[in-house]
Amino acid sequence: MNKKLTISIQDYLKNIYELTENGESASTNALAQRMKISAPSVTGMIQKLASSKPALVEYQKHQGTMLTKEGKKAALEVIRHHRLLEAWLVQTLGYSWDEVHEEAEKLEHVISEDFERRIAAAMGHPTRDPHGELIPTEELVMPEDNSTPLSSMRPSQTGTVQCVKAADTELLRYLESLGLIPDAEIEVKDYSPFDHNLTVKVGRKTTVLGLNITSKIFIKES
Amino acid sequence: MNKKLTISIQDYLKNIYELTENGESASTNALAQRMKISAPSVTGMIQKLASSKPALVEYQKHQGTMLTKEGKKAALEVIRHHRLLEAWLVQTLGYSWDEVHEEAEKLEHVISEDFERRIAAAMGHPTRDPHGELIPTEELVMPEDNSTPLSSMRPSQTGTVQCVKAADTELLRYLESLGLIPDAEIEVKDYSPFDHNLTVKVGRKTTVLGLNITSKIFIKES
DNA sequence: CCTAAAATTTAGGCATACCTAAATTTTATT
DNA sequence: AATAAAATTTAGGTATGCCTAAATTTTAGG
Repeated sequence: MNKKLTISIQDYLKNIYELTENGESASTNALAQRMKISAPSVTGMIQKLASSKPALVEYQKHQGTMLTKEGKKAALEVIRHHRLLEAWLVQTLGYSWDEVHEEAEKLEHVISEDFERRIAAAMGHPTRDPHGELIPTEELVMPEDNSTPLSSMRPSQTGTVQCVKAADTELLRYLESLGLIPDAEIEVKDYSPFDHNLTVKVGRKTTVLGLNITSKIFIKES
Repeated sequence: MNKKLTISIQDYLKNIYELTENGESASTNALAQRMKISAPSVTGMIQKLASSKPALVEYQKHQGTMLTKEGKKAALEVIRHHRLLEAWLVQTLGYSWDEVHEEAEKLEHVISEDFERRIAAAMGHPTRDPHGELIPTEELVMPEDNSTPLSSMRPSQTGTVQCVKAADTELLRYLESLGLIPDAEIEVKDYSPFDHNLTVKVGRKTTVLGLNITSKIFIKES
């Protein structure tokens, strides 16, 4: 029943998963932009994925796409690979959290299930990757996420950084220099309603962060 | 100057390297058989590799193919990746020597130079992989090999196993069960000229080995 | 509610890398 | 040296996955 999926298809599924995590369907354009390919290419592939057996996505013309149960499993497999690899590259080869993404992006498509099991076991079956993102279980279930985007927090609220959803090297280095890494304790000091800037105390430093940053940092409130 | 080579091209170059190690050019059929693809496919690709800039192979119709200096470098890069990966999978993830080949075969094409450097350093820059095969240096030079095929040894000659040139899981398991692994000490006890069988003492066991095995085991004579 | 802009899809093409069938060249045998 | 066999190449075709240009559908503003 499980055919081998091409690298390209794995990439589509992963990106559709990430775009539809909020519950809304993924638009052709959004996918095209995210994957840096043309919109017609996306339309073509989505039609193919929708008409394959078993169908990997649901699709109605002009109405975006969602993963089927099958598609979601395949996407979670790729995401599990990616996040395990990131954790493992950091733990065993000394990569820093801003360097791992690209390498994991290539390896995720070619490792065997055996390899996946071995690195998971070697690390003691971690639940989060170096950015704090949840790793789908071996049964391909994504654990519940109970964090709040920093952008939705307001003065006097406190918590610890759970996860940073970013792949951009520069941004990650900047955040690290601020101490904004998983497990860091933070307190929101000020909110400025017009530009959505938040003044946040991280450890003993205090920084002002714009929405493009605060929307990518997820906090476990305390 | 260095274009990125496709996985397919990397595979051709690696296989041409291995077929031409003896100094003779690689025939279309030999390549096709080794790579499990049709002869016309090989002809097509070789013509492409010969007319690319820089040319990666030398080729005259009906006369087989050899790597150019450029092609050889690219082949050694892939082989270095493969052998480092094998060593590393065995050392850090507990793979056995008969399991690593397939995994390395896929990973060799996608790892970065950074990854290559990191695993080499993590292992202390090994010179041989788990089968005892030489690992090309970082400068992409294949070290000198001073071993003799076991098949060319005769009674009373002794030495230590340096390398086993085989990828077949079953064969490798069998050889391991006989103790025929790198560094094993051996002594040739008997030679039977008609079937080319060799009687070999390995440790305290003695075994009779056929040519299809003895031609794949390489010995450092003592 | 109607039209312009934006989003999406259709149409037609290209590169890669494989295939089979047929033609050609090389080689090996008598 | 002729010819049969083997090796190789040419010819023509397929699937994947991308592209641009043009057509169509949806959406949003006046």
